[in-house]
Amino acid sequence: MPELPEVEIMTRNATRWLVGERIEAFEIVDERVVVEGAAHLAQLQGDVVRSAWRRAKHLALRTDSASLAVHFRMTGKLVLGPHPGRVRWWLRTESGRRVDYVDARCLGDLRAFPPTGAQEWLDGLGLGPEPYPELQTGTWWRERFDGARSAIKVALMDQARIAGIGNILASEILWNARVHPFRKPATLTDGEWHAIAGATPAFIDLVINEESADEIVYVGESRDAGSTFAVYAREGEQCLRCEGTVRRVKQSGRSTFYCDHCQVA
DNA sequence: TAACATGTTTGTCG
DNA sequence: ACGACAAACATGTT
Repeated sequence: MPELPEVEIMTRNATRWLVGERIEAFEIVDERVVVEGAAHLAQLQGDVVRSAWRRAKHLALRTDSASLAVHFRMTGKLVLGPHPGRVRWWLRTESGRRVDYVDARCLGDLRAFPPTGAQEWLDGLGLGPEPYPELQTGTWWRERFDGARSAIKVALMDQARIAGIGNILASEILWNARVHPFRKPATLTDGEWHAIAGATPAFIDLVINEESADEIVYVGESRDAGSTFAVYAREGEQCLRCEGTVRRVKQSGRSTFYCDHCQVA
């Protein structure tokens, strides 16, 4: 899926496309996506969409009589329809606009609740604080990783510590902060925490600016997708700021990319 | 062909 | 209790 920046873009799009609009039609095309509250979906028709918001990598919508929580997993996306393929559900507003949930692998899911249910469900997930848009201090970051014993790159992806950072962001943040992914959080200096604190919202902003569009393009979907990234999927290439080489290693089963020269071990 | 994929959950083994 | 890994989900790309 999308990580935090892509979900943020889709949330902004959903706000633009749907909030204040009345739902004229709604259809579940592939029932595998509905994992909770199918009965509430029958209430959507005729409702006005009242709000759209993001929490970590989840998108939530509230209407007059229901609320929805969308999770995109690996390949889900919300696009302006009608889309040519892999549409799992869609809705159309009174103004004639259609919004499609597209998901090639169909790993993503849709949950429906009464109007306050989506917020309550999100609150119960045990997600950590948002690293965006507010800039936090290095001390704040250090304290969030108190007691973390796994490598910093793995810990960054722990949604209970900081919400919304995925595999790409974790590698990119550490490259920006010049921190080696194998480092243990307890060994980071105050200067390194300060660098992570600054690099995180700055990089998220960069990705939002680069990728904002009606349809998100994921890495692997197009030739130039991924040009935003300094190390991700650049194994063997020269580092953009030094003579080092980008390496790829596995950490907790996920690929990590880093520069073998300027990211301090 | 086999490996791999911006995510999460579950089970297993240390 | 915690950490690391593999599998599972399902399908497309390299």
